[in-house]
Amino acid sequence: MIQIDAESSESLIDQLVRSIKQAVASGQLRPGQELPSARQLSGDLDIHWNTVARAYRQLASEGILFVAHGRKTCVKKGALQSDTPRPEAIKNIREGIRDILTRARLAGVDFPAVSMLLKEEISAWN
Amino acid sequence: MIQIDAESSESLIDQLVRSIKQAVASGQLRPGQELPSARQLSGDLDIHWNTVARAYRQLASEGILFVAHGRKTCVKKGALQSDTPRPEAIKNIREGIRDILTRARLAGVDFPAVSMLLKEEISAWN
DNA sequence: TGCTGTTGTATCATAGTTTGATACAGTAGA
DNA sequence: TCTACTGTATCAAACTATGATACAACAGCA
Repeated sequence: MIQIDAESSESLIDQLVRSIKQAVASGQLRPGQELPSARQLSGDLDIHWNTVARAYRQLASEGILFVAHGRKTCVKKGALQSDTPRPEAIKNIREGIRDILTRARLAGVDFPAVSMLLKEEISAWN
Repeated sequence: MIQIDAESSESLIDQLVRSIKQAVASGQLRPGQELPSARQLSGDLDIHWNTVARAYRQLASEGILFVAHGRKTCVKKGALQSDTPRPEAIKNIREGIRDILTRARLAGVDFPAVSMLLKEEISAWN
């Protein structure tokens, strides 16, 4: 479920953070659910457990995980109930969309195709 | 047109690459058109000119710019005619979309809203 | 043809970041 | 209270990004 690519130029921590966020957002990990301990997960992924611990801490600072000394880490209750979509979030998403349109155009993928991909991903999500 | 944010956690080179790609994809920079020299642009952006030169080289390696020793850098002809959308490009775009959906869900933005933002950005583009 | 100013290239040094190693400390359960 | 498990803190090494600076190719003009 949580995967990383040792060849990627993206840092290990960033990959972990992204991957776990995706698991939470998609419902593979639910609020309250425990995650494997940093040492356990690091063994599966073949990286240092401290790196996993750091990713957990970053996710805690973003309000996604609950992390506490000596206890198991779990998905924070309310990780998904961001009551008020902040204008900043919208701006952030817009930038992501612009980036995708850029990549699409440079790769010769037209915009209707991008719309279709979005529809597909949305239905795959649910 | 080409902008960077000194506060961003994204590296200067990555910001430059992204910004220039966007300018090319959106038609603000057209195939054949000359770019400012690395030293010129670096002056405007208040960074070291070597950093700009490195971004130019990276974009050349991606087939977007034409860069040659002693000559002015310009947008490569054919930067936009990627004849065959490679399956890899589609996969890349899918990943970008998944990332956006993740961010949206965690921020409390629902998927119809994301679709609408995409439509808006597409029409803003043309 | 050769000079001059402009452009990118190459390489080294420094600062900052990421990753790993390892000692520490809190918690839960027997 | 002991033990095995959890995350935390901190230091060191490897890597990366940025800047400094010397170099070399091209273009234009005399």
